[in-house]
Amino acid sequence: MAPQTRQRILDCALAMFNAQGEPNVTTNHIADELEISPGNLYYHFRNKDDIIEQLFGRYEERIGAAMTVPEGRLPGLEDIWLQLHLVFECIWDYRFLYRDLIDILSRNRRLRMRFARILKRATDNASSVIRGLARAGIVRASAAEMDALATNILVVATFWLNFGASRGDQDESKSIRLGIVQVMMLISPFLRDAERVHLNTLSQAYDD
Amino acid sequence: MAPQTRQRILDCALAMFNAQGEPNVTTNHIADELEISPGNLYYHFRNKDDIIEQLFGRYEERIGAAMTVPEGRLPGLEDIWLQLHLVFECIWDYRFLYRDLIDILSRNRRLRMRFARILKRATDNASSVIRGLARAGIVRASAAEMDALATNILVVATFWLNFGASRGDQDESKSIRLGIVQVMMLISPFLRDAERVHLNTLSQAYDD
DNA sequence: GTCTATAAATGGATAGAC
DNA sequence: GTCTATCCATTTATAGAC
Repeated sequence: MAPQTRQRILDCALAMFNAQGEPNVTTNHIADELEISPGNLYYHFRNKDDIIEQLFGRYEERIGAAMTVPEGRLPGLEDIWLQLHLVFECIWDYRFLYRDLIDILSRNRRLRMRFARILKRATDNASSVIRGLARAGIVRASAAEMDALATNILVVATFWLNFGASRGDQDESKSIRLGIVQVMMLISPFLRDAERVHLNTLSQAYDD
Repeated sequence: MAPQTRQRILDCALAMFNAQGEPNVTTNHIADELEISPGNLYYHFRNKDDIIEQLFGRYEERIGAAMTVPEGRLPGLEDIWLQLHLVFECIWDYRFLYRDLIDILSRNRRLRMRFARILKRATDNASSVIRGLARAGIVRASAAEMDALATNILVVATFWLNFGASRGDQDESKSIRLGIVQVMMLISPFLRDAERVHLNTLSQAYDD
């Protein structure tokens, strides 16, 4: 009953971090919740930061998988919807990281570099998809606008959950869908009329 | 030499919170820095949260002053530039609040409500200015797009500094200007051609 | 691998003298 | 108003038995 103790600790830590916020969860809380001793927890992990780093590794792999540009063809709007779903669901599953992002990164140089790398890759990925949409004739924008758009997509995606929390949103179950729509509405004004009208209609349906 | 001790504590706390992050500054650190005793600090403030609440009061007043719609005339783009400068400079001066926003709000119900109220007012203010620009014929957008735009302006303004930090931006002195441009670029695609081209040119000048 | 016990350090906060 | 002294609670982390 416990060769998987290491994994149970990680799973429990993730759940508690997400529920209560990483700064409010101590190693003792995690041990208590799992009904194991603090000593046992420290047998498996050097310290709290070690646990966070392992969870970050999982996150890194998952978000990396969500960043792909269609191969051998131009992207369409449906590709964007799908990709946003993957990204937002990953962010949701590791939301503790985003909740206290700056504080967590400030304590760990390695994580700081790894997260910066992810943001860079994500921005490049967004840029690439946007240029694909432009080549497909679906969007029309200047180079400066496409750069700004890619960055703004990243800002909104990264901090949407925090925005919802700071504005006092009650229904957390809606936040992913609302976030996706919010990002799509960043793209809306650059679309051809047909897609633009369609999206505006859709956005109201997604809102309910 | 100290009827203004209370103010000195607030000033020092603000500077240290901004420099090191609120979670990393204790009441003892503040007392040390001011070369007063912890007991003295606790004579002036009930606890650390009390200090934060007072600083929040200052912030609230300042950000409130930045939210005004021009009276008796329609707004132009210059009004937006000015207002964004006021808002971003206020955010910069109280950046500790934004750095650990969710954690700070989670610990204090009153602050949570007050910040939600500010965000609400700011979004209404943005909406109102955007509708003014539409009435002036400067922007063209659907109702859904104007709502989404107002929200996205708030998201980007609120979390721009955090985005810069998480992506590893080195030169903090540029962050305000870059943030303002980034918000303007949210508006860009809705502008008439003349203003839109002008803004795209400007955005490169601001970038240097 | 896991537990008990506990050290060591920190942070928040107060009592009481001056 | 300010200081000294100190307490209490929490948190991280380790030693050593089982």
